[in-house]
Amino acid sequence: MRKDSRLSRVLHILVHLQAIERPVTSEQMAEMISTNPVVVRRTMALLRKANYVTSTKGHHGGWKLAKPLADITLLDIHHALGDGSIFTIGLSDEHTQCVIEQAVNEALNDVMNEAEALMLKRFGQITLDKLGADKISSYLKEH
Amino acid sequence: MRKDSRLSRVLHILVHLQAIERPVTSEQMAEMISTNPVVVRRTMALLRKANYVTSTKGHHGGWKLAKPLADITLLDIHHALGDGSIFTIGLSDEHTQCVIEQAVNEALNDVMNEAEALMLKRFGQITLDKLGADKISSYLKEH
DNA sequence: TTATCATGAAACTTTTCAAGTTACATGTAT
DNA sequence: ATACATGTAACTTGAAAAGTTTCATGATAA
Repeated sequence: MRKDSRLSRVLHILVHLQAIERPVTSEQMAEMISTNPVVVRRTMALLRKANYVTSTKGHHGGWKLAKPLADITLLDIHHALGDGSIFTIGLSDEHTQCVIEQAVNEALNDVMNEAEALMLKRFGQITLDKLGADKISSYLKEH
Repeated sequence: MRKDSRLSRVLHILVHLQAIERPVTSEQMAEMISTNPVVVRRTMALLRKANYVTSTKGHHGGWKLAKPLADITLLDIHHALGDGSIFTIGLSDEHTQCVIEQAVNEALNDVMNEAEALMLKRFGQITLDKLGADKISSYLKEH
């Protein structure tokens, strides 16, 4: 099953964005995550729609943060990418009238909902400026 | 991304298995979950390997539980199906030497590990005989 | 022993969606 | 005008479960 690495990749980009401060092009971001500019624009467009970044065309154009990383949580970005299911586990739905299927799915659903709630809660507690702030600040001093 | 519905489907089958008590063929199980016998055998073979079911060939052959449902947890079955990742969220690994990527992935990994641990803990607390026992027992009385 | 039933398993095709790609239109600064 | 950068549509690719086809193997029944 193919993984959705958009969250990881776009967070990587956003932290770089703040470090650089100038507008960054899709081309440059594509290099950061080893892909091509169209893939970057597709994902960044979702963040723009949610007002976390802005984009400008033409010379010296590119992408900028619309607000400080301290004002954005992992949950915000997760939501901006669309609230797809986070689990690879799916429920069967061939016999929705079967009480056994209902019972099985209810049990699985309860557990998955609890795990997802915990995960989203943690995401909501982490602002992007906290992402390895220690490591990164010491790294940036050297460059 | 295609969901993995093997857990849901095989639990459905196991509860039916105990209710029926006689050996059940792959053909019959396939009808229970609206698929074909080969798909069933493929998944059931994993459970046999872990000694939760047995299979016999020939006339009156089929599949039987190797132990009571009360002795099997959701976690047992989850493990038997192979410990694949339960999350659709993947981590980028294009620049493992980049401190920003490291920091992002570490944060995501911490949260996912915590959520997975909770999920597996809950799975370990649920034995298969508890799957909707109330609903199912009242249903079986009527049939 | 022969026919039938059932599993075992190899070798495919299909499905799904993020990811990747190609191509071109639109807008902006020099 | 020209070069640069985004915007977007329309496609192809990749990976893993699911589905399918086919045949071998073993066990029961007649």
